[in-house]
Amino acid sequence: MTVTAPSPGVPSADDAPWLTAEQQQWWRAYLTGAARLTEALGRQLERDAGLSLSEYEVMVRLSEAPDRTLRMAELADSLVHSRSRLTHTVARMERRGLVARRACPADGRGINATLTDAGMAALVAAAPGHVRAVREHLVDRLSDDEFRALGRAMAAISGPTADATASA
Amino acid sequence: MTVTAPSPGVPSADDAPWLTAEQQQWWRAYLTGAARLTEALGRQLERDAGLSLSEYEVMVRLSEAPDRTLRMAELADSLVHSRSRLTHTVARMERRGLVARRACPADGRGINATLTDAGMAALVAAAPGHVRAVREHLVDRLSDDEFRALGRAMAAISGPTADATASA
DNA sequence: CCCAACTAATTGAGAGTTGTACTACTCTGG
DNA sequence: CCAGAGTAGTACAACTCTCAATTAGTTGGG
Repeated sequence: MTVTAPSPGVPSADDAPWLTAEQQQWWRAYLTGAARLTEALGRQLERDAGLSLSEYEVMVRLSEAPDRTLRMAELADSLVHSRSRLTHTVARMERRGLVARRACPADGRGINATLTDAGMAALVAAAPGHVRAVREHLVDRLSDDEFRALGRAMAAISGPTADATASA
Repeated sequence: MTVTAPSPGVPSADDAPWLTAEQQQWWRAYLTGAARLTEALGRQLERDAGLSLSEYEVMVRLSEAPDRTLRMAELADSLVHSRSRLTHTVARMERRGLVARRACPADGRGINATLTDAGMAALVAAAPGHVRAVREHLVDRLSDDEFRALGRAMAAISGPTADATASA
């Protein structure tokens, strides 16, 4: 979403010059590509497995954790989701029996979310279709080098959160 | 969102083998990076300009169109949004005076959305901050080559929609 | 021991998004 | 010129996400 130069002729701020024509082109390619990819993967998962992307991601993270269990806060951070959002998502999933919540023994305030056997089964069932979609829409469309470059660039972006409001 | 191998030891489907360890790493970098970027840009726009990313994008597209006007369907397609979603977004924006809708003279079924002067002013006001954020979170974190590679890869992804259900 | 300050997670209300069904209009062929 | 097929946009309802307020638990100083 979003582009940059609102229209030809509009002056830019001194500390925020418009992107160059090339840069704009890449940026827009990113926006469109990301939108389509999310669209396509979400649709596939929803259709074939009845899961949203968020739910799938929750399950993957839990499946990789020791005891298939993580603290809610850890899970939220690793997914880049708000606490509130995760609470709602997990609550929905718990109603469907995909995950279970239990008080954390170490810290009375904490809650552990665990992937149930049913949840694990659902994940195992959903994964092949999802992988197929990731290949179809992403991996197979790129050379190894391109894919590597994409990964590297995106890793650079997710680096230090740097939530400084401005240049402060 | 989403990763790929649900857990070590789970067998993959013949036609959808798990990604290699490296591929998984890139894919995950993509997911996290994309989530953070969207997060950061959306927050900045909301805070500084009172606009959502979707709204900003609508305004950019309109600002670039002849007469600052586009058919609803064209707009929806170019944004990769559902018709329904666009209708709601534009309705909200119309209430705030950012856009106007008018019957399309050429085709009685169609509706033209036009960016109003107020909308244009809002876009011009919002753009510098947005560009600054795009630079801070994306452009400045990448070398020119990296950014170019990112753009190229994403362009390849957004190519032919190829909405074939499988390999069909 | 108790209170204040802090952290973890949840809750509820409100806004946004989506799918489905429906209306209005256009176009083609009889 | 009218019927039927097709297209564009909207309305409603169900669901998801965000923000602000709330509950529960921990920690450290007096």
